[in-house]
Amino acid sequence: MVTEQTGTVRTPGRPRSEKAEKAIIDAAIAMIADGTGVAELSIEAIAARAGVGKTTIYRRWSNKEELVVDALASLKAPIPELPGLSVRDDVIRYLAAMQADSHSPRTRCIMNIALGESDRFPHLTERFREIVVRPRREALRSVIQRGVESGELRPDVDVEMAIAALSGAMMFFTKWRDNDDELPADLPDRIADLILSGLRP
Amino acid sequence: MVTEQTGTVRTPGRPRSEKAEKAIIDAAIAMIADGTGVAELSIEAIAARAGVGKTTIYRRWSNKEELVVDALASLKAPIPELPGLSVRDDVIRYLAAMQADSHSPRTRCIMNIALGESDRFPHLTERFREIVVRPRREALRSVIQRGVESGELRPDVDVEMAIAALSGAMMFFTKWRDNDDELPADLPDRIADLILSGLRP
Amino acid sequence: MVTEQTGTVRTPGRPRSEKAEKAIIDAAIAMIADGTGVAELSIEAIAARAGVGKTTIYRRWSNKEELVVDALASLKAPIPELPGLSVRDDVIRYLAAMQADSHSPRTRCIMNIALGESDRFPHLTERFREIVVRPRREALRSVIQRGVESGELRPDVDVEMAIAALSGAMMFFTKWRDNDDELPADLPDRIADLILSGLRP
Amino acid sequence: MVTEQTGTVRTPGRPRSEKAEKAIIDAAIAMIADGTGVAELSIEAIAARAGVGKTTIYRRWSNKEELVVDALASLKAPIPELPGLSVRDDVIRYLAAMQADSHSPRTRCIMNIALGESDRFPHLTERFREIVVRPRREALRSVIQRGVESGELRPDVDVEMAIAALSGAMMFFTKWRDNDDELPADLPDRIADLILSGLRP
DNA sequence: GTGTAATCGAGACGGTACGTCGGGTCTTCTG
DNA sequence: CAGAAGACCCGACGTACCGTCTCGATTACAC
Repeated sequence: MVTEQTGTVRTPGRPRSEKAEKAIIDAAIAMIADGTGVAELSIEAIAARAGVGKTTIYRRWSNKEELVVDALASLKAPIPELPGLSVRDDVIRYLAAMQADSHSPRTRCIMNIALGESDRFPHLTERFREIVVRPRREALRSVIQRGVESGELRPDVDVEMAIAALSGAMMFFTKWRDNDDELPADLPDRIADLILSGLRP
Repeated sequence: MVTEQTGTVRTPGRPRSEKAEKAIIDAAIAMIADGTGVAELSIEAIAARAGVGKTTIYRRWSNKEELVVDALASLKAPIPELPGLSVRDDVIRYLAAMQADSHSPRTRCIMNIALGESDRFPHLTERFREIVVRPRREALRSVIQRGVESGELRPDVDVEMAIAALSGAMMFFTKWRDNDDELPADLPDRIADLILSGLRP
Repeated sequence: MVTEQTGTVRTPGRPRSEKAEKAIIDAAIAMIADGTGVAELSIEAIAARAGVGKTTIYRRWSNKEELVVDALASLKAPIPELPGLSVRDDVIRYLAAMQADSHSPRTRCIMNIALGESDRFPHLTERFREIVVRPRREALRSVIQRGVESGELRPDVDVEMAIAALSGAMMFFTKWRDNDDELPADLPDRIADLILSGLRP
Repeated sequence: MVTEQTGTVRTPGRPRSEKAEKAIIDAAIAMIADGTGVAELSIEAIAARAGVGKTTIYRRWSNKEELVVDALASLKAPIPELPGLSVRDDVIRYLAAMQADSHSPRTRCIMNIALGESDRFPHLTERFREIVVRPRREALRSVIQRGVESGELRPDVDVEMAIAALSGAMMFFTKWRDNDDELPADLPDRIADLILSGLRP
């Protein structure tokens, strides 16, 4: 008869409070979403907002970066459904969602954090890539691949390049347009048309 | 008797030292290039490194952002010569230069700063757009326009889209590729081929 | 049949560990003797040194003062034997012992604690009086009283004053002499001579 | 012609604010007088009460002890006038003043601080000796010496012993009497009578 | 035996104060 | 007047203990 089945031995002492952990992450996210830059984001303020002692934060994360990384990780970036009627339709839906996203203050803040501190806080960018970039790239990849299989696109399409061109074009506009330019309403259509015209049989 | 002949009236008192100004800018650039994030970039450290009092900095710039903006402005981003043999050749040269640039730590730092603090320091992004982005966009635009005029590209090419697709694709790779992926050596060629294939008559 | 004969009813549950109690007291005394002030004396450090959880301390003493009081109580202050050959001889023996005591670091620490925190920790001074001061005063009182009875001292001697003058003079020297003064070797003799000269018939 | 007469060269930069210094000392004294123990006396609280940044305190004193030392130094302990009618009269006046002093909460606090932390903070006791003890000892010494010169006391009086016995006896009572004992109203008289009886010709 | 119940160690909890760093402002003297 | 030097108040940093609170494990007696 066996009384102990697991190999992991429980650590002695009071276990860490999951509630506190959640409160900290929530407070951090809330403050990021409120537009606080990662530099302004003070541990002291997070602790106060979470109703938690500073020690409780430092016990878990040894610096601001690691906390922000974990806070970011808890954010699920919704990816639009792509019904697969046609490659063009799916791509336009995808790009439109990206464009909409870029207006949300939360997304902007997260992107800024992920991008801006990338050299000092490499984990951060890395994590952002995993959580935000990769799933979206996969979604777009499957759209293109489906197009190749259905014959809608040429069989020799350079898939990675296509993904980069589509995503990059949209990013270029949302990030680097001149301020006084209005983003044209049919931006996703125009990007899709330009890129896809080179991919059709 | 006249001691002041120019229309600009000289302010009384000791004139501001150009040497100090240069020393400040140089120190700021050096620290940015050393990998100091814009948040870590302390005025106190710049003053010390430049051998200058803090007052001398605050007399010229009212906060960190404005100083960084001016420091950035002093950096000339070299744009490659585009000899005009063919659109494809010029585009590849341009993209290769972008790619090379993205490896230089200085460029990386500047880009990070320009991107990352964009919401908190909007002037910064604005300035970066003027100094770095716009001239490059113009260079690329003229390449494409030349291609249209020479008949190498279709007359109805969506020029802005083409620029965005080309630049964005390259940026997408340099910024968002997975760490373990190697950037393929023929990246500029492949981007150019994919995009241009949709633009030819 | 009776299993419990005493009036004190045993409490249910696991009894408190005498070993732990002793370890705590010992650790506290050791740290006091090591020169740790009562303010620096951290409960956490005592617990660690005693190999005991903090709870085990707080279960017994509700704060630092009470623990120190009990630690003090466990120290027996040795009083010299006073053989009673003459009042002068006994008084000198007594004063010499006091003087010797005042050099021991342990005594110094205890006295400092007992004196220094007396307003904040009144129990402490009270306890110190009981354990250290009173027995010594009694010893000295009996010496003087013996002298009165034997006719060596005047019958109308103000006993309390005599005790105070003898003890106080010695304390004054050990505590308030200027640093550069050396304590004269015959201090006890000189104190005894001065005070006793006023008490003889 | 000379414009600078002193040898001390002024240090560059903004001079330290005497106002701030005073405010800090005042706040510290006020808090000590309010009964705050030296352990409870937090730098943060002093800074707040003085309306001063913590840095401004740490710039002047590197730790709590040094600040308290200087705060103590600013307190003048008033010594009673001793008119010199007779040694007995002066001594009684002096002792009565000591006794009265010992009731004032401020004096009690200062004494506790000066005594209690004497091993950890030796500067403190040293300073206390200089400022409080020595002037009083000198006052008492001159009384006794006057008595010797006027023939009121024996010419071979051990002056230091006499000082110690008088001061020590009073201290012994005010510090070490049992709580329930009342201090007799004629304490100074009785001490003076006992000690002086041994000093008269 | 098997509860029942208080103890044990360990250590996490919300706090307070520590001493340090840098921000942006100010105040002084020197050029 | 501008310059350097550096003090000013402020606020966040990361650390050390406080006294309290959970944990699982232990240890005694009562049933």
